Amino acid sequence: MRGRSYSPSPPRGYGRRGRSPSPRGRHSGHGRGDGPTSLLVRNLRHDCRPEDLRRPFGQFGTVKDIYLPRDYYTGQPRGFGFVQYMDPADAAEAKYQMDGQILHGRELTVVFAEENRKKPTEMREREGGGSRGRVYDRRRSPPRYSRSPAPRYGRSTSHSRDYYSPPKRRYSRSVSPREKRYSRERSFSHSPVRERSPLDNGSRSRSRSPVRDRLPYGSRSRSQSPGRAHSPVRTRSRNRNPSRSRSRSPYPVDYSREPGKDLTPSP
DNA sequence: GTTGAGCGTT
Repeated sequence: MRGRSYSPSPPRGYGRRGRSPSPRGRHSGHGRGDGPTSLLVRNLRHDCRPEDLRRPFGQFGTVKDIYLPRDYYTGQPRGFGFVQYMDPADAAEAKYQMDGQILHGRELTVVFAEENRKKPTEMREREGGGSRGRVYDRRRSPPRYSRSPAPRYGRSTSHSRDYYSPPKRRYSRSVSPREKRYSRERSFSHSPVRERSPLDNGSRSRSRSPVRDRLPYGSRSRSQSPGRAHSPVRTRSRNRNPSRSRSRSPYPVDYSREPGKDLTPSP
């Protein structure tokens, strides 16, 4: 059936559908009032990667950034992505040209992005304490999602290194590795939301955050201060007093020590 | 220094 489906003009009109009355209202981020540089690409394949978009989209200009958001919990791609250009003209061109194009067998829908990217903090409210979060009365029943913040493979959190590093090499000259000290690779676990809400009363309330305080993985950075991370932790130091652990034993060993305490707590 | 849980996903 497919072969001559000459869609002269794809069903356009998604961009302005009651969403934003003023198309050129304010695309903050450029201060110059010119058009937006970010495009929202919809209908992406769930297997699509930023790299796949860069080629077709790079034809119209220099692509500044590409990002494909995914679900925080499941880690599944959401089926859309953002392509940001350096020049708004390129973005417009790309939108016009790429809108309706078929990538990987899917018709792409390209529209201008609102550039209203959400911050992690905001995102949290969306499911952690926002209007919708209310539904998840933590004492009622936990959400279906796995408490794990998506099985991040350890990459793509490093910003411009693993997640998608455009060959942004300066043709100035090979920067000597010595010249610039490598930024310490702080592989921060990126624990989402570590701030506590004032409503929580300071009482350790970790139930709010999607990830438990318990580390699902290596569990190496437990609670030790970063300063003494290398300090020889004597974990088993607690074992030096065996009799202490017996205090919970059915037999009151302390009977000799605490005569005043009977083992029969009369209710 | 910006933000990688970025809006419009089946």
